[in-house]
Amino acid sequence: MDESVWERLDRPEKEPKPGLSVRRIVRAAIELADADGLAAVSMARVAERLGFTTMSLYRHVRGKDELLVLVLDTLAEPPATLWEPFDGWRAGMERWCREHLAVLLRHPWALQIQTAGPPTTPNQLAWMDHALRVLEETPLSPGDRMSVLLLCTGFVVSQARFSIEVSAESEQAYGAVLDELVDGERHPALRRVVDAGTFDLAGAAGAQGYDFTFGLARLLDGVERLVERVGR
Amino acid sequence: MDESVWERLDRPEKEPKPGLSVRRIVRAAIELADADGLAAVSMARVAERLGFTTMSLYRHVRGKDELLVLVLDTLAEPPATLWEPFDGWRAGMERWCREHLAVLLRHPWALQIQTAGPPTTPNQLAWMDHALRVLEETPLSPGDRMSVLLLCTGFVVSQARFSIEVSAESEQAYGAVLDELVDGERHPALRRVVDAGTFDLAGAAGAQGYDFTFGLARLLDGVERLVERVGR
DNA sequence: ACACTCGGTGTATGACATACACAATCGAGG
DNA sequence: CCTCGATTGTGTATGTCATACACCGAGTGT
Repeated sequence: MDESVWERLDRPEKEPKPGLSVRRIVRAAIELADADGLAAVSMARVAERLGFTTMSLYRHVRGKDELLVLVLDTLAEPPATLWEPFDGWRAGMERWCREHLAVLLRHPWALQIQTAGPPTTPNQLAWMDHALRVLEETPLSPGDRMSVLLLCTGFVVSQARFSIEVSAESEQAYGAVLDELVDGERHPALRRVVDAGTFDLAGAAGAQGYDFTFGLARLLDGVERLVERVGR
Repeated sequence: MDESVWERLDRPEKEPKPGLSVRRIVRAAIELADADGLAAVSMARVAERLGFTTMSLYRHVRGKDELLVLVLDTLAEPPATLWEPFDGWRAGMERWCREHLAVLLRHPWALQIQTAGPPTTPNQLAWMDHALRVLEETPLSPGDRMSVLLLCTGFVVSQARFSIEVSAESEQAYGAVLDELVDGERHPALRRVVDAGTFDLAGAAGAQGYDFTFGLARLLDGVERLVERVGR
């Protein structure tokens, strides 16, 4: 087995040499995606941006799949504020979720990258570890702590995905689309929700994070109920 | 504006004529993906399987993107059991989530299809409507009902995604991978969870749906707390 | 008999990932 | 200092992909 990708990533710590490096390639890919979306990231374009030929990239990265995993991990760098002390598990998890969401929303295209398995990259593990550390403040069993973590990540990712999709709805707002599409005969309950003006304020200031705050409160309430039951 | 895709989908109700149809194309795409994964679905291969040329598909479908949306909607056909009467909102939502999960797990590749916006296809709307109908049993406002729906879909999709990813971990089980990767110095809390044997039973009978059941219980507990508070 | 549309075809183009053979450069051991 | 092998960058080539475009035959309404 040859050297891990992760070691290759961090190798040239100091004294930046000329020429390619894994880190430089990853940076270029990120810049490209930030500018023109994930579809703009092709091996050819990344190489061009760096002033090298397409094939040169393959000396540093096994293939495009690996490059994208590296990109994902690079973006998943936990912010420094995450490590600040927290006041009780609930506040800790709430901050964890919010920080996580912020990271996901900073590069919306990142959620389109297909991952072939569950999280295993260094920074992903760091996020997991931090959440589990917070959850050690609860009396929950290790298995349940893991389940809560899974629940929270899933929630954050789903919210991020949804909010990105909604803002990507190119021409019309989601509310307008639904208003046009939803037939009161076939979908009465949905019709009533649309008619209630639920979507009218979507995108307006304040409404931005409403769903997130709402969902997070419900989620942590549910966990809290369990904590209380187990706790004593 | 010409005819909607959805009308084209349902057109040749009876008396199947020879030649292509949207429905036949969609079926072929699904069969291909079931057999060899989503990557195996190319316009060329779909056409070949039907005994026509690649370009003939474009007479019925605007492009590959549209085809995949049609596939997605076809798979999202709600099961008949969904419409059976339910006993209270909690039982109703629980069934909704479980049915939803079952649908997602039936064609694991479907979650890889990239959607360009929030749900708008007929069958997706039908699922939404059903959940909202169930939630009308609660005293929640339309906006909150929508938020709860969002929370539940997100949960189900995340769980499905995770369980697919875990079982796709080709060589080793997730637990084994983590055991090897997690360093007690850098990730102490995660290390403790791994050491507790949390993942040893993953994949074993019974453990299959544990996370789902656990998460669902927490989620609905959280909603219930809100319902109780608003209710009176 | 005619024009028109619909459904199917064949050919062509440009983007893409990547295999493979080659070349230049550089560091270590003689 | 010389040489050899590894490292790194290059050029060419292949196969796959989505899809634009021009064509064509069969049926249909006038």
